[in-house]
Amino acid sequence: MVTINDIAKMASVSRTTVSRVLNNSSHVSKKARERVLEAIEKTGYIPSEHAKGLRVKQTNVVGVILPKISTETSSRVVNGIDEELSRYGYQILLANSNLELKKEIEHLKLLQSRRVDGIILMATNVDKSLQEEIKALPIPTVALGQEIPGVTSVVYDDYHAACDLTQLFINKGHRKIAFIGVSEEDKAVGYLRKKGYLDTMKNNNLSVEDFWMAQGTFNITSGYHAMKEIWETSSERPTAVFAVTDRLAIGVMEYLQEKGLNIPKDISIAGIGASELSKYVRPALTTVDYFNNEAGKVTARHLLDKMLEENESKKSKLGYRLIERDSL
Amino acid sequence: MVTINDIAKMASVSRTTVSRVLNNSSHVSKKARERVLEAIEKTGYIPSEHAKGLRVKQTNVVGVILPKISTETSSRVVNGIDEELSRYGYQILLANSNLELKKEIEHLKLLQSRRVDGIILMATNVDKSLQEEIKALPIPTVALGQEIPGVTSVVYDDYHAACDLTQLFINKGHRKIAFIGVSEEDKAVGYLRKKGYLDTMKNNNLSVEDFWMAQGTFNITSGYHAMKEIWETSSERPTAVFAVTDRLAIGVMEYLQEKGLNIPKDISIAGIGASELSKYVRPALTTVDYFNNEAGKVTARHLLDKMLEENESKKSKLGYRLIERDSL
DNA sequence: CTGTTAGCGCGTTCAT
DNA sequence: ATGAACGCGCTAACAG
Repeated sequence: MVTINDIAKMASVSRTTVSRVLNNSSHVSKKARERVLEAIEKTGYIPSEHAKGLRVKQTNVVGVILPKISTETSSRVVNGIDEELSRYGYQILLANSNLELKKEIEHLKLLQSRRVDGIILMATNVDKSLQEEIKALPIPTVALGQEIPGVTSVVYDDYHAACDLTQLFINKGHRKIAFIGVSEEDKAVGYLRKKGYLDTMKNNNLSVEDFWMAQGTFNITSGYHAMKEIWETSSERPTAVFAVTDRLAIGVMEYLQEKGLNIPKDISIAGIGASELSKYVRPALTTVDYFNNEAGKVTARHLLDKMLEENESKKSKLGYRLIERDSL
Repeated sequence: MVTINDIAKMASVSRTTVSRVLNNSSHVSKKARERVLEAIEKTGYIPSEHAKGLRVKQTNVVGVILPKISTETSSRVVNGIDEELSRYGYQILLANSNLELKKEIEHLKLLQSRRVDGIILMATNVDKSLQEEIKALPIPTVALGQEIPGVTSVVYDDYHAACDLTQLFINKGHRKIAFIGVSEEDKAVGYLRKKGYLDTMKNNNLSVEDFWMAQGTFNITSGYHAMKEIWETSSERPTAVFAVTDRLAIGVMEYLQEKGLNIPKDISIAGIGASELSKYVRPALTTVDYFNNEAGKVTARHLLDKMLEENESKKSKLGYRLIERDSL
């Protein structure tokens, strides 16, 4: 691979001069510049960002840690991040944590060894050890989706979104509202959305029965089974079900339709996420849009801020939008 | 940031010794090793892959160029790539070409400047200039999705998939089959799938009318409009429509259902891609599964081969599976 | 305007 | 078993 030295020799100048035309810093004589450019042209020389980074202590790479690489949310977010970051010449180094805390920490180290200029972490569980790890990190880091104490984080407004959705059901006249959540270890999706539901029920003096509550994971079949459980064990059946995820909600619909129920006549359903599926499933699913793409952009911007001026850790909460559709 | 020199000083040994315990090469006295380890522990020192790479000429990073980062296909593929590559300690540097040839070439250079060990290119249009660019590349590269002459490429079997789908329609008794494609500049999706359709029609002595053919892009609304065009201009209306993409097909369904038609009673539909949508749309869409995740794995494996032993450019064609569902 | 010198952080002979 | 010396490719400080 051709290096700056080769170019220097070919153009019979010093490396320094080559470097100067490369970064067009200071002035280089027209003739020298031309000879250098010619040599570069001829050899197809491309400077090593690697060596440069070693010298200037900056890589123009930011690491992005995802819980799952092939989900709609992830790809939307990454898209937004890239849109913003690429404008400033940064590239993205991907890291897939596969929902494993161990891997999250591992990747944090890996990215550090690569001396990335910044890190964006889409966290799932906010473990204490992870928290410590990040705070000790000498690299600007911002978390997306989960609030991590002491760390710049941008979060969705899970609590209020859940409140609104629950209230929407109530306004439509529903009183018996089932809830399908996920593990509360997931502060955002598991805990906050559930709290929004519970609080809103309480504020409206509605009782919440145990057999209306179920827990699933992040996929469709788990929604199916959760609904089945509720349906089979409820002494009093719900007239509406709030699933914390579109995919869960779609699993719910599957089960109910299999049972011959009519949605929304017999029972209403809502999810969260504004997945593409939610729009084309029949009946179309009521959900809330988190603007993931925009969230990615905002997060990237926060990171850029942090990388430029080492300021305090900020917190920001994103907006959302209820999308009322036929499922209710 | 703490460096190998700091550790050396703290442990009162030379850098060389530190390097030795890091890569546990040759023998280091127990005491020395302990002192080094202790210093590392205390400082949280993490070696710079950067500096190391400069020395050993290997970065353990591969670049992945995508046409569009937030599509189902892309994310499945990237997932597969990551699954395979991460097992060998490689990380992924993402590059988004946004379907622009110019950016594709630009990213090729960018990745080169980062001295990635390999490149995976999900190409869309196989331009001559791109072809030259890749062949001149001093970095092992493999293309996915498009056959690029002289370059290791793994492709989907677009031609036969299209044939099978068309034949399926014919076997069901259809004679008037419409076709919605994309620009033929896209060899795989545009040209080959169309050829499969045309050839199969011909082999069955079926005529293809101009007004049964339309062209769209890669989104749902474009399918809607293409179908509208066909529907409004056809002097003789088709009883089936083959869209080269699930998203196009879903747009088709939208239009037809809006017109009050019953699918599949009045008209049958099929797409390609096995998108999640295809499964949950009503009626469920007949499509073909390209096993994108597996494709990513295979591509990664090819790249690994190429990176280890500089062998010739290979070609391989992937399998596929017809998924017959209610839309026909 | 240009070259010399001196590292950036690390691995690798080659001695000892 | 250990260290000195050198170089990977590049930029920056300093002279001239």
